[in-house]
Amino acid sequence: MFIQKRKVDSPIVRAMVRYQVGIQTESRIVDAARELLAENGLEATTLKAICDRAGVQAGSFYNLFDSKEELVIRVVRESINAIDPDPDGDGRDTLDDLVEAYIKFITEEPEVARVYIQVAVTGSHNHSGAAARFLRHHERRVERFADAMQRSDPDLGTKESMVKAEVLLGALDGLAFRWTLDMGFDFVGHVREAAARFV
Amino acid sequence: MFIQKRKVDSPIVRAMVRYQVGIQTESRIVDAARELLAENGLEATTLKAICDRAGVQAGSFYNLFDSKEELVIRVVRESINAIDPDPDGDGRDTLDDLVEAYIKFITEEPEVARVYIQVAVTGSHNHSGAAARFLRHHERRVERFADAMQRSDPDLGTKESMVKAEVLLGALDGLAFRWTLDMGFDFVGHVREAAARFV
DNA sequence: TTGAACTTTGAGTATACATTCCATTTTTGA
DNA sequence: TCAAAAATGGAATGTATACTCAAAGTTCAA
Repeated sequence: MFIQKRKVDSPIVRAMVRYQVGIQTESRIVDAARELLAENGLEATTLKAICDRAGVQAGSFYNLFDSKEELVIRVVRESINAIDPDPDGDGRDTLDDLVEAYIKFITEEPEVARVYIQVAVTGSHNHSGAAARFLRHHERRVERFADAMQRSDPDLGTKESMVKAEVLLGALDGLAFRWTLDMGFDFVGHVREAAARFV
Repeated sequence: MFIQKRKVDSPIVRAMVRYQVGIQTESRIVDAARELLAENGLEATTLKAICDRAGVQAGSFYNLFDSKEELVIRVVRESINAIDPDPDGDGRDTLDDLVEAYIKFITEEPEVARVYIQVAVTGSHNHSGAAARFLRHHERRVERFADAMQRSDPDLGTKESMVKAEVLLGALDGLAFRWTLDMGFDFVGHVREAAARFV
């Protein structure tokens, strides 16, 4: 028997021995990407821009990440998860909590929301699996919404609650998209109006 | 007084003297773009692909269009308008007609719908005005929906009907986006469920 | 202290793309 | 038939991008 230190040299399987300095570099890169995406959107967040802000050269980036897209997806997912009202899924969040969290995400990080849409829509052709990942996230969210609905109305069937949740989330997504088209749109007011139809 | 034959040589103001052959070339290019967008989406619809299919060279393209984006926007708008249940706006379409037309557009031209989202979302940064154009189109559609709602329920105020229409259209857009993420999703069923909440 | 594994550098590669240019050809009305 | 205007071919341009690689530097456990 022997201890295998390194199997392949793909970054994905790394993590046999991580040096501190590499871990720090990784988080500087992630931070840089998060900032740039929030400030200027996807177009402006080039590899060069990310590396410049992180104070790193392209080679270092590719020592730590497989691709730029991998990083972007990671940042978007982290942003989405960061505003979850009940990260542990204890089943104590109300529909209202969930809707407010959604509003918070969209209004506080509109650029990230836009990036989310861009990556999801372009990614489906891109066989990159980005769409699949976002889909899984969406499905978890639908379950959360459906559970909250059932908790407040125990007579509601599982199936019906799922359908209701899909429609409500559809409305929220659509209104968010609407808002990205025209920031003058009263996003919050319309979201509350939509939510009111599902209590 | 004199007859002005040509003001500027921008393609936009052309059309003082159009040769037949140029008109034909133009529509071959538009057809090629429409087909390619429907078949393979935006990514695959390069200028070269368009010109190849139209049997034309790049120079001819730019003799007729200012940019590739102009053409893409034109094709998308034409596709959207093509399925309008009441193009003249006679005010005779019911909410149901409008919803069915929406379903038809999304299910029959899913790639074009995806392109619509892509152009709208990326275009807002792009100062290209694509977002503004789509916004105007969206607003007209909201009015249509609101009018139909008022027709079937005369007690409904104008303001309320507009809000309801925005929310319903938001739901339709969101569900369409959801469907592009996963074509196994029961888009039509959920749209009908959404519409049922607004009768 | 040593040295193998890890990290960084930064110039270099690959390449895909929209757009321009202009000489040549075709159309059109007079 | 003629000349002006429009259309065409297609090579060339310019630019922006993600990504690679070999060599040099750094870390850290033994």
